[in-house]
Amino acid sequence: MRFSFQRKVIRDIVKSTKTHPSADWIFNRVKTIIPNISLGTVYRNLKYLEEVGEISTISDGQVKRYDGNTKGHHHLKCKKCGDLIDINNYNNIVSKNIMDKYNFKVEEVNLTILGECQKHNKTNE
Amino acid sequence: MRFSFQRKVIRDIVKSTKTHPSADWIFNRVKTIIPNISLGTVYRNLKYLEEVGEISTISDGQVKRYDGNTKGHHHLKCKKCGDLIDINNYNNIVSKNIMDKYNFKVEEVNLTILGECQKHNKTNE
DNA sequence: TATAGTAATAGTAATTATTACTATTTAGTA
DNA sequence: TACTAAATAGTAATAATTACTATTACTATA
Repeated sequence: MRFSFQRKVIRDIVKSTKTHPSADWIFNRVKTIIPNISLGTVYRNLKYLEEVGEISTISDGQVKRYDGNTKGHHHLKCKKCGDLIDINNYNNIVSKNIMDKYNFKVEEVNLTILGECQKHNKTNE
Repeated sequence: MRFSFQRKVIRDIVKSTKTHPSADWIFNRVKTIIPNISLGTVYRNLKYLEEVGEISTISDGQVKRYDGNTKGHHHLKCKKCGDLIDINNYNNIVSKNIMDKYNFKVEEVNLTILGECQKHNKTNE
């Protein structure tokens, strides 16, 4: 596996944040380190890093988001601020029995729960 | 609520299929009934119908998909053919207790399970 | 029935995220 | 050090969706 400097920087940035960034956010971050990085390079490497399992992606509306945490986990998405919050230890929610009913080989579970996060949990609004 | 002929046709088409169609598929379907329908009209009405709760949307990769079934239900998505299969009676999977842990007001649960559907469940491949 | 006012439409242009293309550069190896 | 495949920068293309605008179609009321 070839590992260019660009690829390394992109990987490190995705790995070092829990904000589930978009490609554009990552692009701007990388630019502070490699000012003439190409947006295509960012996309190509994000796709590559996903393919080799270094990072994972979340399909959030029209925009793809990237996640350095590849361990099976799910998200709470706040309808007010758009934040994605990780929830772990939640892998048993999908029962094998139910899956058998549909004769469906489960490979990946994507659960997103929409609602409001604690930041908006005030009585005065 | 005004209900133009265009809006009615669009709604009926979404309501009468279980294929979770894209806007483009719907547009082509509507064209067989209203040949000079505008794509913008289709998008505007789909957005409107979602807002008033007549239909719901699924964010499937880059493309938005529409669903006439607004009752809480989830999907199995086949990685091979892209089909979305409905799964019902699966609403208790999200335990209120766990949600309390995150102080998060749950409004909507989106669960998508990726894998292979029964069509590819052959021994000779 | 005529009319005013609002909402919806067709058609087109703009936007946005992502991918494709290509000449050039780079990294890893013989 | 030289070779070769892979990666890059920069730009153009694509595709889904939204915005814009002049025109048309309802609806209610005088």
